[in-house]
Amino acid sequence: MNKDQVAEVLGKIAVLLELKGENPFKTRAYVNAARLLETLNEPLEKVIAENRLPTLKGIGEALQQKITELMATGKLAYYEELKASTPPGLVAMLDIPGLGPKKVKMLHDELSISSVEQLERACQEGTVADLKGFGEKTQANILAGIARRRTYASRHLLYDVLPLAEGLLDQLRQHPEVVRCGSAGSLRRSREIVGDIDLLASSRHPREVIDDFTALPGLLSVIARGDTKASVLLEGGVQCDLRVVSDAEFASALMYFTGSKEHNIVMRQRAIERGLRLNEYGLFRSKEETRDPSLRVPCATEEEIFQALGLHYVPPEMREDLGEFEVAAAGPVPRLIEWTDLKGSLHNHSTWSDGRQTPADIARSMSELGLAYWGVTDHSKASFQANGLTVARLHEQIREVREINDALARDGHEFRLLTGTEVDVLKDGSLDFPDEILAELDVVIASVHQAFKATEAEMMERILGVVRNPYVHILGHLTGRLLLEREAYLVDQRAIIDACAENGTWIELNASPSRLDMDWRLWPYAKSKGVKCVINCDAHRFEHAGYLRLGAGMARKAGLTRDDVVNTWPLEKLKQALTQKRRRAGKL
DNA sequence: GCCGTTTTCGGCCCGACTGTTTTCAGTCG
Repeated sequence: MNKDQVAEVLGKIAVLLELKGENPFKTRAYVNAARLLETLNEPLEKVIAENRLPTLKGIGEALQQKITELMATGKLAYYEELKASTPPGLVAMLDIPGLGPKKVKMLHDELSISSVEQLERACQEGTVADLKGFGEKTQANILAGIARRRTYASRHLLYDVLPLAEGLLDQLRQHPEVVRCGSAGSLRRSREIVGDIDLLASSRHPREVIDDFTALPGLLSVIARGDTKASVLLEGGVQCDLRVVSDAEFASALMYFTGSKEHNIVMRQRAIERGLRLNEYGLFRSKEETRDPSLRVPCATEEEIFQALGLHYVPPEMREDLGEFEVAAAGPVPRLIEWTDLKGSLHNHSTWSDGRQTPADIARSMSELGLAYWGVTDHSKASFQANGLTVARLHEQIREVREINDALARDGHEFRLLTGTEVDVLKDGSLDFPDEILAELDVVIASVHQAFKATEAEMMERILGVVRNPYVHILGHLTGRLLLEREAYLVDQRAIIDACAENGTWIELNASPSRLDMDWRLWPYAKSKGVKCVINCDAHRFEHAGYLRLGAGMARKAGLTRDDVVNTWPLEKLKQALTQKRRRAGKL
């Protein structure tokens, strides 16, 4: 077992303990331990072998024993017993809004319900409403929850909901009673997948804002409406929550609703240590619950709240309790990359393979966007379904791109296309093009597009081979995942990062909305090893240039700065860096 | 289940909302 699998088991134990009605703090200990392992930047085997498990904060004797057993045997008797004593359908029932562990346990104990299907039937028959603590309304809500879950996904790609949020914010900004407004929640943190849209506004008349918000055209339905809060269902089944607070409360409310939950817990802890109390209404000089204005520590912005708690400002993307507190306590957080720092994308397609525009059209539109360069890196012949190029066609394409660049130069344009390929990594680990032609190209990306089902050992052998190839500059979409669609293939990402560090190979942050691969969680490790990032659109049409913004959001989550990302560099510096790898291997 | 210059026991972030109850448990973010 690797550490991610151990973390998964610990997480499942936490859910099962919840269902059993165990002490919630015990449950949290398992959740915390799972999280800790996920974020561990070294092999768990090594930590155990060097007897350093006890030094990890949050891992006590009981968890040490369980983690060690899992690593040694791949199994855990405690977990097996727990699992055997809990019907698997109960876990699925927790997904229904309004149902938590206590209610699920009650349904199981009193009505012998152990699946969503049985629950639906019992609600239709009306037996659930008779249970103590339940009622007609709860029963109806459960049915509605089951129906909604069946019709709509509860998780959405960030890229799909961003325009919805922008549209609503535009409406709010125009409202005469709105002072400030903005997005919060996972959207503001730039999480690759979001459950709903959280919006926040400040106003002296919240009720009016709420009333007008819930009357906006195009809403599928209004789920809930109170004086300061409303939930609505948007097109496509995306839920949007709006909260309206007074302007004095805006900064603390924005911080609170931006989260993450884990980040907020640490912030409140810091407040307590300073004899203060932090909640969505403000920062107060009190240990007791209060909203007394005379006790309020005046904070008009989030910056001031961080400052009051002994921290420098933490950009919202980094608020995941994944190391941001150490950084912000020690000094100012370095200026993170902005999407406007990016000067072009190195991995893109044209009509030569499966893209929609010709290289000439691409050059025109990308230069109009103000970019400095753009890689034309079509598929290689093994990607037959994508009209991959043969060696002969690639030679033709190189000529065409060079002619376009010559014309750009004659007309005094600074923009340039880069010749290149996204060459397939074949099943046996070789590349789909011979080294001779790769050597002619400005930029070479190697990606896996086939034989996804390989074992981890096979996959690692394939990928490590291309990482060492002196002609490969960039490793494309490292895990092949498609968010909400397809799992990553089996790879040890940290081992690949190590190999990239040794060989001077860059790793792509593929900014296509359903890829965002390599994952932002791995980039701090890559950065610590000196591995450079390339934020690529993998564009197949003009509009995909907009993915640069999405990619930059992920890089910000990882704490990357301009200099960590090579396509922020000007063309000459980039070209020098591209030739450096080949020079290093004695190939130039 | 973890943790400790107030603690080896008694804490563990905080508040709103909902629907069920007549003062609150459960759920949610």
